[in-house]
Amino acid sequence: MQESVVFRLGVLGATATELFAAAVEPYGLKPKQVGLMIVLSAGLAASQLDVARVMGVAPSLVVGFADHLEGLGAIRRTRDPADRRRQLLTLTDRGRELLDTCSALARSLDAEFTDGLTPQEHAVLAGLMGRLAVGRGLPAGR
Amino acid sequence: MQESVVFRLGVLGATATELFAAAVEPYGLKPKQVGLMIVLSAGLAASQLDVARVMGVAPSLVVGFADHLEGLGAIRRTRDPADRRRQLLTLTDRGRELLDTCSALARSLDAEFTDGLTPQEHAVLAGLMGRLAVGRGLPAGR
DNA sequence: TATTGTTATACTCTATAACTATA
DNA sequence: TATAGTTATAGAGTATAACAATA
Repeated sequence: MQESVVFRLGVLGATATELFAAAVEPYGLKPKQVGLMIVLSAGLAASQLDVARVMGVAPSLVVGFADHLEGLGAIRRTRDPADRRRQLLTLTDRGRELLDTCSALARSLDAEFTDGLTPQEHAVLAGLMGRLAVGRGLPAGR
Repeated sequence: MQESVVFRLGVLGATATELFAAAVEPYGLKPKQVGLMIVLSAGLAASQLDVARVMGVAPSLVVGFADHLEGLGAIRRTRDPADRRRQLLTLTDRGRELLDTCSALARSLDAEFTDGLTPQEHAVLAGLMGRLAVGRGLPAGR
């Protein structure tokens, strides 16, 4: 039972998110807010509603994330001139900078987390998880 | 960034827990309650405080889990005769039965989750995640 | 009328602190 | 006094429903 992939993903995932949250907290960020920046950076969504759909969260939740990221200067909100109901979110230079910092933190956490694995094993693990993510239609989100 | 093991574990883990929660819900169980049964089954803890330590949750949270599992007839609470403050939790026959059912559900979810992987890849993934869990001192929990 | 974003509200999960009973 | 369990309370995080602006 403990050997179940699904069960272990749940336990390890909770630990991983905890570590990641602690790492980005000094930058005023929560994991899901980083997820939003990733979605923008990858060009997976433009409007807030699109972001909500891609991340699999309620649209009302995106409002708060966008408010916060805007406050950090990480994103800009602009009304879509073609449809003035839509708020188009774009990453600012500061946002890209923050995202780079988060990437570096993630790399560092990865090294710590996969401490007992060889570089080859680490690569295999990353590859297999990437395929699971694709299979689930999961681009990012947390 | 999306390729980070820690980040992907977070995203995949949340999805996995969601699936597992939906699978055990018809049996009146939440993932953490299953985790408690696993801890007992594996002999990792006896008293409620031990369970809380092993699972990494607050002792007050275990009270509710134990109440619920007792209500389902899955565990028994007995006062430790040597120290009457301690509640010793033990799995009943019904508890073992429920845990077996959860194991079957997990196996089925695993098959679905690792659909795109060969049996060999599935085994490699399970092995690597097992080593990550050991490295983190994670026996169970969810 | 329908849709986007927002606000108000409520629900779930969890932790901290106060309490009890035993030690 | 200290510890195991319990209860009361509070804080995250999230969703649903009502609302405003625009289509």
